Amino acid sequence: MSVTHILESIKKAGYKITPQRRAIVQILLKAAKPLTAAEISQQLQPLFPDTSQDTVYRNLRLLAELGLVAQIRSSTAYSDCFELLKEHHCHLVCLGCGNITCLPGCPVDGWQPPSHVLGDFWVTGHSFEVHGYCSRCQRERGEGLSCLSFGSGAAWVRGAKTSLTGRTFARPQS
Amino acid sequence: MSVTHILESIKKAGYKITPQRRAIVQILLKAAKPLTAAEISQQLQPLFPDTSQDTVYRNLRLLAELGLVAQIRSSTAYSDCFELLKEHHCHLVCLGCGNITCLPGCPVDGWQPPSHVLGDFWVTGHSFEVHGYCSRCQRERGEGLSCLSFGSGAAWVRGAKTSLTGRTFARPQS
DNA sequence: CTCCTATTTAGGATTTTTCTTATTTAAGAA
DNA sequence: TTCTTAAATAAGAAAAATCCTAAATAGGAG
Repeated sequence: MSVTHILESIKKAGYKITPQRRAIVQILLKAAKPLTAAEISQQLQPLFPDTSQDTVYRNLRLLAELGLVAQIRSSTAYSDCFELLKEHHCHLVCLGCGNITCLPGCPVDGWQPPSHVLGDFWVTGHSFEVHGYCSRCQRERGEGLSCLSFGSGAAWVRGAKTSLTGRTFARPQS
Repeated sequence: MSVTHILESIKKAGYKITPQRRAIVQILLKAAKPLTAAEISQQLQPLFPDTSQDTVYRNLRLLAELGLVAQIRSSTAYSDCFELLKEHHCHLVCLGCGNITCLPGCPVDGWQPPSHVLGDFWVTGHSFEVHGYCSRCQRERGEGLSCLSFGSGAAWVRGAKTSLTGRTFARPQS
């Protein structure tokens, strides 16, 4: 996927190609990992010193609406991340440091909810993110780990530290 | 799951039971759908008029860390939603109005990424959200619908309207 | 090339969420 | 009960994301 290819899609959808827009696409294209809006702004700075934050967000939103970029919202990281959607895949999100890693493929690609609960809802896509702790955060946050598999939601580590107080805590009894 | 049960979990993890905390749990427990922080604040108002916004967010974060509530971040809705995690399930998120519906169960419960990409990463959970348009937004945003299945990310509707300009747009050619 | 118009932009205001600090409070120990 | 201390709170400041308005510009039409 090239810059020209992406800009063509934008143009075909009836949107204009501005220098700022082109630059944002280029930054996303050459990025090796999902970027935050702040990181994109930073890379944009030398080229367009007067770019408003809204321009970055607006363009990212447009690209997301066009299905060209994915927006990854981590529950722990403060900022969202954006990446070009070359092909659909899911992500590993570290609850400790907020770092995001791409996984190859997606186990729920094409899955649809049962029709009796879906009703008239028209499914256009989904997001699937795997949460946990990277090896560094495991070392830094606790020692005697005991995985509590809640299926989803943040889980628990015996002896790990909360992000709230930094205090060491024990796994709650159910 | 009762209020007492939940408060016991919090206490066992070493946290204190405050009137505000108890009230927030009660509000979440009797809610029929995921609530925003603002909605919880609103319901808290008559009981504790001086509650700071941070108290609501802090308690929701704690409950999320304890695996007791799920935080749902819609890419379109401005605010996050929170709900008690009675049992793990996924959600339908409308890209038009941001409305969230709970689905029964989850098709990827227990799924783990292949070990060669997982490495030392310790998986504690995941989030899976299905995106699309509810029947009302389908009516309001466009007529001649043509689903473009990108697998994930926002998809496209011929003749629908962007959330950016309200302008009617055409599906981009790939 | 010039004109026209809807789109895009910059800038600042607003909303949502988080952070910081000093004060208050829950809950165990004496 | 009173004491002690870590945790929780309120209040205001800060950061992240969005909204609003007027001015600038892309890109098609003439």
